[in-house]
Amino acid sequence: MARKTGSHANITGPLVRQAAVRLFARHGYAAVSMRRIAAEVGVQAGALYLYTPDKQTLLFDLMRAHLEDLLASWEAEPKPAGAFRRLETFCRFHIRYHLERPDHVFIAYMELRNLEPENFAAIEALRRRYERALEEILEEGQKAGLFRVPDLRLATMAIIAMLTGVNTWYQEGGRLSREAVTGIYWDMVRRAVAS
Amino acid sequence: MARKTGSHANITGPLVRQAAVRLFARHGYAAVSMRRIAAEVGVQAGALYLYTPDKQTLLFDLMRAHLEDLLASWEAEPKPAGAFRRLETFCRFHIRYHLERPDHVFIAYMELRNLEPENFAAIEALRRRYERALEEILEEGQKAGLFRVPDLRLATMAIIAMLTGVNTWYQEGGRLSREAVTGIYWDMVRRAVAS
DNA sequence: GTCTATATGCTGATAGAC
DNA sequence: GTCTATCAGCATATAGAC
Repeated sequence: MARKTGSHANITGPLVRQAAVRLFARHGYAAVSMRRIAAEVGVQAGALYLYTPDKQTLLFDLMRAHLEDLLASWEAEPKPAGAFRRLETFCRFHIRYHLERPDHVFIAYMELRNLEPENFAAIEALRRRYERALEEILEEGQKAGLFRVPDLRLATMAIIAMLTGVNTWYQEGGRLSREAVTGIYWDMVRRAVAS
Repeated sequence: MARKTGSHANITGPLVRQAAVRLFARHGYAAVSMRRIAAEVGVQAGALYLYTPDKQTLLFDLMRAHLEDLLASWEAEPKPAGAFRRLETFCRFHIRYHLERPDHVFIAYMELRNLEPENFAAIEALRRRYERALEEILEEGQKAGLFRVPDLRLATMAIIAMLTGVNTWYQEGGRLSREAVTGIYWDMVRRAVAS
């Protein structure tokens, strides 16, 4: 891990964030010291403060970057016509995106309580924007008479919790492929909302 | 908070566990010091070690007690005949039980990573027993031709994630009563598995 | 049963040399 | 850009008085 003195500004920054994500996800924000992050990167603790003003901002920036990337990725996703196809697109996107970034997802859910109030509000606002994307699909299907959803907000939260739950048990190389899992979950969601 | 010197063995123990649950849920195990728990109870930090050998055991005992109580409560629940009624009973029980103990539930999910390997294994075994209870209901309905569940394990995990998710957003005195929320969730679960 | 005092060590963050 | 050295504070856990 030891690193010689020298100029590495362009690579050390990303390495710091990478190490922080890994360690925060494994052990939790409060349990990880700046020294440990530094050791993982191969620098001394003091050097971290070239890349973040403090530990709290490091956490906040990780969470914000994750949610902004989630929103941008969803907005970049091709949107087919029809509520069923849109909902299927959302379900497949959500599972795929979340399974690809388990550490970021874990942090974004588990470390909310370690954010200072101002930072917490900013993260929650981003999350709400994402939830609203699903809610709009459900609303569209409802209006078209394709879905029967007694409460849009509840159905939104139920579906997101169900889909995100895959991250808690899915193991690469396990009994089922991502594609198989995604198909089964989409089937359950479809039946849960179809009229 | 100050407490006079004296004999309080029978009440201080429960107060310690109560304070620990509250603080661990709010701030996280790693972020809460023994001093802070002691202050909440109204004793000095050293006195806590009369009630737990160390902080790790305190966490483990809280989680184990929670899961054992969950299992015992489910086993004590009256079991109606028929897979649909049994599934409805499970859904209503799960939401009710979890909404009544949000702090315990939060800890049981969020602090797994702060358990030492041996303790982690014990907690996971208890959780699996609870999941198995739902899986057996789904299996029964599947065999009776009432449910159409492509994969028992996936459906189990999906339903539990969905139901537990209520805890993340439900607020007492909000737009919907517990009863209304439970009814809507049961409806979604029913439609997701019915054949 | 609870207190005070203390050991040993780690924490986040900064200052200044190179 | 990174290092070493350091500050002031808090951590868990224990010892011994009352």
